[in-house]
Amino acid sequence: MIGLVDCNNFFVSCERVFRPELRDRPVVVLSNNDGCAVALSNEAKALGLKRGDPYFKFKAVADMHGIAILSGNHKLYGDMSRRVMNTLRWLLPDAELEVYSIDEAFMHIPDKIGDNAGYGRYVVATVLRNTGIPVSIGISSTKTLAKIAARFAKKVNGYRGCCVIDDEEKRIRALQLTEVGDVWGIGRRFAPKLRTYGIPTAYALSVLSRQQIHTLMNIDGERTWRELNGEPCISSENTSVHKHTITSSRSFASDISDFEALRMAVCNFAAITGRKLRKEHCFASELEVWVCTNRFHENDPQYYNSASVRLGDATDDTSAIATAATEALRTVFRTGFAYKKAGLTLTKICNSDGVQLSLFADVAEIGKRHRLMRIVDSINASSASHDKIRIASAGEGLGTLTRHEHGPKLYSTRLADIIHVRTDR
DNA sequence: TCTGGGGTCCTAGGACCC
DNA sequence: TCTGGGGTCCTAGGACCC
Repeated sequence: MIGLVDCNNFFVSCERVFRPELRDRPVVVLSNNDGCAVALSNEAKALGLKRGDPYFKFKAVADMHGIAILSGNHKLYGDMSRRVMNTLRWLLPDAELEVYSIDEAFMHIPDKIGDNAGYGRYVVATVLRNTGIPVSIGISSTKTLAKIAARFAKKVNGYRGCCVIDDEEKRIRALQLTEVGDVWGIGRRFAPKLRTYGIPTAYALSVLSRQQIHTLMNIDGERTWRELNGEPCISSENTSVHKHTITSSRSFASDISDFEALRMAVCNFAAITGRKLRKEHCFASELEVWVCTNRFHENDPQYYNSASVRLGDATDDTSAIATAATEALRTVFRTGFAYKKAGLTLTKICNSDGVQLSLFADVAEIGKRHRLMRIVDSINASSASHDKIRIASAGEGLGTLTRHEHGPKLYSTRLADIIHVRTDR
């Protein structure tokens, strides 16, 4: 059987571990630049707020109901995620744990466990005790069905955090109660189309013939259909394979029209993507830089453009990335536009041990730069913002360009932010 | 005034080959 | 006037996920 462990309202739950006064209160965590709601507590959802809502549109409602508003604190969330995953590994040492996202993991539960529901509740209780994070678990024969089970585990209190779909009757009932758009793999584009074809539920989808599935959907759709019918066909992704792209991008607090300011942003993206690349022990041989104006300001002149640049030799050197990115930026930059967003994507990524250098590459210099980057990384690893040592072209960092008014604290990774326990009463 | 960021996979169509 | 058949590879765009 496959168990899907899903952290409840994950970012909000992370904050609540260190700020107990936020429990039982509506809480919203905002995206970068304090733009949108990305995580909501159940209390905030009950007030009608949804993931993706722009903050400026619900600010009045938030003030009226005393909703706690927090800027994202992703270093904390990453650390809490690691704690949850370690607990799951400890619970099931023999089985492979498939970490699917920051707040989700698939567990392959051995047959010898027997009582799946009892085991699931034990997992829920242990993760809560070890980390303070509430989780739900869905257990079934395929990943797609486990996802559906996990939704019920989260929504229906009677399940006490664990729902098991392990016979035909339960499977059919669960599919009948699940809207087609809530099925893993059926997105916002496809769900309306299926509904117009008279397929409103997961069950209606599951009873179509293979022929009908082929007419309506592509190969992904067929896989979803087979999984709903109990045939496992979403294999574990091979986590040893490195990333194919690495991106860093930002929206800016206010529009940027000046080349030098954009260049500073792009050089910060270079530093961020370079750091991620080195963490993966990879090199990149191409990058793309893109810029765009504010698409919501329909009356302003709109502009979007991107440019790719080959990096001479595959590299993981922040300076080389920044130089190439600046060159790319020069080709896309046009004066007279107010830029709202920009980004940098590294592509053509390969493992560092598989790098093919050009014939006349200066190997000694490359080795020197590599060691320098290692040292920079090790120093920056100890600083909260990762940028104690910067390339000069990155200026003062991205902090001056983006907005975070509901400031984060690094309760678990910065000494100064460790919470104080009062002993005077 | 204010609207996020980072990924993966699939497919259609073009370029190119013999 | 007539204008093949069968491949591969690459890329942009779309759909999906968190």
